[in-house]
Amino acid sequence: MATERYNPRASEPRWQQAWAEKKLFEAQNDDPRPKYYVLEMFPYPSGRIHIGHTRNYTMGDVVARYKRAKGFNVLHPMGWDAFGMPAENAAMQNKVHPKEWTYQNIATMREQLKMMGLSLDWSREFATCDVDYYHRQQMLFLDMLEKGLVTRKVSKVNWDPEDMTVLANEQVIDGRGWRSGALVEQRELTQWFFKITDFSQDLLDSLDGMDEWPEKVRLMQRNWIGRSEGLLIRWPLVEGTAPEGESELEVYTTRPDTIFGASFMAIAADHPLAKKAAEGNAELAAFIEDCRRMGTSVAALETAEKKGFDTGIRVVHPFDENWTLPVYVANFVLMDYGTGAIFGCPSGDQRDLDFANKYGLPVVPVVMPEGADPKTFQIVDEAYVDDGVMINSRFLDGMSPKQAFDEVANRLEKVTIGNRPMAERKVNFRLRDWGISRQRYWGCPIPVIHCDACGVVPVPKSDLPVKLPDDIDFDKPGNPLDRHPTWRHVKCPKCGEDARRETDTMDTFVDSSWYFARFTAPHADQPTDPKAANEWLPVDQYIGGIEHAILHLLYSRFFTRAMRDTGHLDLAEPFKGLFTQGMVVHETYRARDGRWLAPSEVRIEQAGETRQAIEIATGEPVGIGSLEKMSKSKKNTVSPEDIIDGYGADTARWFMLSDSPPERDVEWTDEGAAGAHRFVQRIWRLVAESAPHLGGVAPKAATTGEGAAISKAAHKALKAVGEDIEKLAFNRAIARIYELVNALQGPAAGLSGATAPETRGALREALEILIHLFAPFMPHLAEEAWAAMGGTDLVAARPWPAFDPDLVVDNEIVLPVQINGKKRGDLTIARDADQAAVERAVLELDFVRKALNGASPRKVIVIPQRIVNIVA
RNA sequence: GCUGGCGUGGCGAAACUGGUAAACGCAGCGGACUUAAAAUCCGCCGUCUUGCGACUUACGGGUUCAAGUCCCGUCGCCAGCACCA
Repeated sequence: MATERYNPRASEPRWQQAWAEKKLFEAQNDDPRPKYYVLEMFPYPSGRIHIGHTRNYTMGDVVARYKRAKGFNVLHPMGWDAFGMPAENAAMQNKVHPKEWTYQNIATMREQLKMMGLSLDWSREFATCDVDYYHRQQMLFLDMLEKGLVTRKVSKVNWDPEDMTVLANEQVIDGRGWRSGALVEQRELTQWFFKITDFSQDLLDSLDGMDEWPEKVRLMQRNWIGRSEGLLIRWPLVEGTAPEGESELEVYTTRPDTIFGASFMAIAADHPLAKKAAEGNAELAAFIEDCRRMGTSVAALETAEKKGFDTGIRVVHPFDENWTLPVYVANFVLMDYGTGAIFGCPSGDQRDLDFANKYGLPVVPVVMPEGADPKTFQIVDEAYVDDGVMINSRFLDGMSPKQAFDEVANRLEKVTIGNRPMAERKVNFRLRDWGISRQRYWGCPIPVIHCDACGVVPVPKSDLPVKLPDDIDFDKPGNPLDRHPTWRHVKCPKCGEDARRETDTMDTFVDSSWYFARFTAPHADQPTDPKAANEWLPVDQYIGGIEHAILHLLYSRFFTRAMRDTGHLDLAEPFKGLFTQGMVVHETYRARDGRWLAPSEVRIEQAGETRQAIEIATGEPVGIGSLEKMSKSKKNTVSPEDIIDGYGADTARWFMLSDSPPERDVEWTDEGAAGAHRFVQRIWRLVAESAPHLGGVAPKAATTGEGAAISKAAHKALKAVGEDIEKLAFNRAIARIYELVNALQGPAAGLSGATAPETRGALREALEILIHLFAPFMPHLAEEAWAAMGGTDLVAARPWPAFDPDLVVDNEIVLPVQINGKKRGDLTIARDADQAAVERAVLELDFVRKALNGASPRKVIVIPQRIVNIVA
């Protein structure tokens, strides 16, 4: 009688319920076992779970289930990154309250996640828009404010005049707001900032020790922090050319060695000196206005011509009081890097050279390649930026640029201008402070009050939380909090007079910068329970997309330090291990008329090796396009529910982790999913058909006879799969499991009443091992198989089996034998045979004697247990 | 432009510190079972060659007894940053 097919639709919910009833995945804070905290980046509740989410969470789940089986107290929580723009957009478009929209989505997505059979601790779930959560975030803000980690300053922002809000740089497309399409303006607003730059050096240094992070991510963070070592030089202004009250120009440079090649100074359009100079100079003012208009769009930056305007101001060269240089306002100088002013050395910098050639400024080569002739070495239209020898530089001539750097620094440090040294060594960073003010409703309110008499007054902690009002309207653009009839009007906590609430809310990146800490004590009154936080943190394995390589991960690293300095926990680095997983991609289909078609609207026909896509509705052929990240616009999506409906969660989990390495993109194909499902059924048959023959048989490894091969295969797989999961090499672990099933299938099919008891014991043990091996990947099938084998407990609660070291090594091994580096045959020999014995045996081999033809080999190289190479 | 990474069968890939290249899966081909199909099972499956065998890890060199792996050069693809002084 044929075995009945495994039915995931009936089985999966049953086991999910069994796990939930036993509360198997709820972690306790006080537990003597070693802890393991595995976390996947929590989702934004956009509406539905995406197949990409499920791959991410499945990876974490495999680790969580494996570590639990290895005896760890595992924390594997889930929550929702729930504040943000899409909820407000939905509110504007569909007249639904952001709160309602968000919580509805969360409910839907929670159910979807539960269908995946993830071993999550749902008792710790929260959403960042829960009052309970943002209340604690406001407490953190106040603590950071008190500690001096928060400042308020004027800064330039992209302002969308139609939506009346600030836009992030990514939201400005070709100079226009991404939503409204309105021309974006540069505005100066007073905004709240976290002083992440206080930790620039520490955030950089600490990366060195983070060896469980991908090198790529560490590098990206290093570049983002952008440390450079240079010299701050104060150039005296020539009297009479400078505006009132200005006597010097501060310039930051990493190349003080090229100071004798300087031929002009350039300052940013919004440099204070430029503003002053423009006061009596309408033409200059117009030029500055021009610069300001530009610079919103990336495209404009790329193509923008380097332009400058001579201010008429002149500076004196620090080493020669008779040498003066012009000061230009230039459109390529950035106000917020260094001092917003540079000295231009045309021979050593391509951009300076272009500028000098355009405005007819001198070009003096100061560094030449080693061995070149200083009399003839010239720079025309290509700057020389490499290492070399100093020339035309007076006392620096003949030095290396490095020596010259130090010489210039040493000399200028000793000269004073005003009452300060003319130059100071200075370390500079690209990293800017983190602006967190958003003129939006759906975010965490910044808990401060503005009072005309007292200024900025923090909301007393006893008055927290500052709750978002529910009665808001989105009929008009701008921030609804601003328009609310009562919300912003409060009394000053200090003087009791009328005052105004801050109506800006926090950047949603703030919400996700500490949620991992909140999970360790999600119901604590304070932001954390320091004891719990210190016990659970750091997160041992954090898994998420590479798109967060910089901002989210850097902000979280900053926040952890800030929380340490305000007494909420006691560590600097939140994530010990980081893994960035690839995306799930799918082919795209496009009809002749240009319409994108969903996979479900297309039928694939295979004729030999050619594939053709046909639109089901019309029967017309369809173009098969490239692999792309699944997106609504290209319609190349598959929904997790459809997969679960058709094949079950285990099949989806298995398929997403097979074949492709986890850090790489995986292509979702119907064939692949069907193949994964075939394997689910194959395992089920193997177990279900063997079980009747193995009732009452004790599992026991065999060392001799038929059973020995079975036991060896099982124990080798057991060792390898464990190692692969530890390395997150899920695709390799899966290949091992396939191999084990292939190895067991023959012996299992041969089971009958006559099978030797040792063989049966070995097979029973091997099947039990197999079930434990695939359990982290296909947990429901594992329970079903375990029950079929007579198990009465849950695999999810069982320990990982231990392999027998004697069974994972072979006593006899097959050594490949090469002659002159080409494989000519093998030698089967005892594993522990010594070098001499191997050499003797090899020379006895027929094909070796034939090849040597009586001569003795020049050399025999024996690599123990690996290979033999005979050099004839 | 700068910085980093990657190029292995029809496809996804494996190969530990240099030691049998292509494990495992998908697709394909052939066969068994079946009235038939599905499902399942067995076999083949880098290229050339009837065979022995030769060749093969983007391309060209080099180091080595031995190179997918190390070094030099070339080409291609991907990612991050992008006027950073």
